[in-house]
Amino acid sequence: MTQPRKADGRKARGEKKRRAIVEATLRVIERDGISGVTHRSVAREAGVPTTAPTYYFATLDDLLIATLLWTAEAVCDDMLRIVASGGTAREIAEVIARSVDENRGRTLAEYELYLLAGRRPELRAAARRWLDLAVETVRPADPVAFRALLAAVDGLLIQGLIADVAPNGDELEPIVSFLIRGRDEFPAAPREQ
Amino acid sequence: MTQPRKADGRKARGEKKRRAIVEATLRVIERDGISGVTHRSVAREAGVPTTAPTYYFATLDDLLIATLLWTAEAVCDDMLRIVASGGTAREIAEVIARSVDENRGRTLAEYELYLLAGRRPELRAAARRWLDLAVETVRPADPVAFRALLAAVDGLLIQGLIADVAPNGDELEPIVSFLIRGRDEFPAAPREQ
DNA sequence: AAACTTGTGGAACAATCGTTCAACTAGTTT
DNA sequence: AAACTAGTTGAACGATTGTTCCACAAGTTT
Repeated sequence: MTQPRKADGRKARGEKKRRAIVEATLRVIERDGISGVTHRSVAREAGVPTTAPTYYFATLDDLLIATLLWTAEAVCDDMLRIVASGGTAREIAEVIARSVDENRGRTLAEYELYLLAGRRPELRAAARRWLDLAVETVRPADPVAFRALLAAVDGLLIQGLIADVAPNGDELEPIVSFLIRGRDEFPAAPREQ
Repeated sequence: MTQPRKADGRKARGEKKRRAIVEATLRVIERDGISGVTHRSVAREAGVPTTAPTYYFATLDDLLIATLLWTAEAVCDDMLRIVASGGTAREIAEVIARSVDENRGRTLAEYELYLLAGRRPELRAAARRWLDLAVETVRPADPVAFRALLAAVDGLLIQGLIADVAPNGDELEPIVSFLIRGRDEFPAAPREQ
């Protein structure tokens, strides 16, 4: 047979380990920031030998890039879920509140990677994928208002990260409501004419 | 005499050098990011011996903290100047456009320090001083709308940093206008009753 | 001028870093 | 089973790091 005898062959395990290393990297960034990412710290976090990250990623930079790409995907998934479930002001406010409280570390990591994209042109498309995806998915009737909303979400998140006490959904909801302007969900676009 | 003989005495020069080191640190962050900040890189940039930064700042961390505090002050000054000069949508849009184009490096540095504050509670007050100052200065009639504006400014800046081509004032102005809602300047607060 | 404080800067320390290397195991193909 | 390939690992490399130390120069006070 040319098929692998074991379902969990060499290749599959390799791919799994690769992802485990990326996940460990994200955890390190959540805990210590990008500056805390070293081959050794990632290896320790992932429970693999020191040389494993080097084996799977040519350089430390490649590892960070892979982590950003993976994180960007996750952000897009989250965003799509919000839109799919209606995208009311209340919901958006709650997501922001959770992002700066329970998921604070994760959000900090996301923004550190976001800024990394500011210095690496090849990462920018991935970093702003959620923005493009939001526009494509919602097809807003008022693009200007929608862009204002997307910008404000970023601002509320980053400002929430440096607040003494994280804002809760009740405080955030009026602001989001103001941005959605009377409607209680994303303004849907007119169908293609 | 107990007065120093020279106007430019030891203490004055020390203070000057201290500030030169902080300024050099900011330049390093603009160029290479926070991860590029080392005693040696800062010393090289400032044109002082390797041990000078250590002499003036107990630790590398202290140096970063001093740099953030200094930068935060500069941001506040900029913000006050915008408000003083009217704060029209056009003006705000232009400032954002310049921040992500000519002053791109500086803006990147500011946000890296911003995020640093997310991990250091003692820095948060300084990092969000411009926000508090904006509210105090403008005394907005509609606080919710104003907070939305401030959040959107942050978002437009950070999104501008990861754009393939930096947005210009013409593209940004409609968004800022939308946030100011018909008025062409910050809504002034009613005088104290 | 003597005593002091502050600033200056080279040498050197241990620690940690990214990365390379070579030996090795385990899975896959022929 | 022999040949091959992908994955695994510890040891070790040179480079760089933050920081300390100490001898000394400059400025200030008594």
